[in-house]
Amino acid sequence: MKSEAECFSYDDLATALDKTTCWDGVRNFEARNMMRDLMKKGDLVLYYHSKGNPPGVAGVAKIVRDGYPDSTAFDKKDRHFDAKSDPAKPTWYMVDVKAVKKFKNFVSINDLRSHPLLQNMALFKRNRLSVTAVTPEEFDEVCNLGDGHTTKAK
DNA sequence: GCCAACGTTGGC
DNA sequence: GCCAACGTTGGC
Repeated sequence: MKSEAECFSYDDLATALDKTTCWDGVRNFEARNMMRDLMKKGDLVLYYHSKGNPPGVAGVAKIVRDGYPDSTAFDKKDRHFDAKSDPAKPTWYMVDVKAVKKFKNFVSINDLRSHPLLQNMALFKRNRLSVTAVTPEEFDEVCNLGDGHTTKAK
């Protein structure tokens, strides 16, 4: 899962109440589908800083709540308001994410790209998607780079 | 249903 | 700040 480093970094998540936040504001159907249908409580995710200096994976987080309607879509004052999302039949969904472990070594985009096992990550193919799939092999390898050992993927 | 225009994202 | 990529919108 990606967040702009300036906007909401891994450290922001780790210092948030209960180290948890709702992943609101995603307005892309593919990312929506993943949060609504595919991501389940207990799943681990890599936390990626986009627009960082450098961009890269800062740590591991965990889904602590299955997909549920994104209430910011119904709030006229919210920048993610969407008049087309009907509360009775919501267009947009979000999950709750909790910080698990900050990497000792930040894994930069360059580290990912230059690693033989990680060159095909969906992150690179779908650069602009805010949520992209990671294979168990990729997940383990990124944790290995970040922490020197593997964190068990689901 | 096509496709050009537009807005946004993200790496640099 | 620039620019390429790409999802979305809207006219036809």
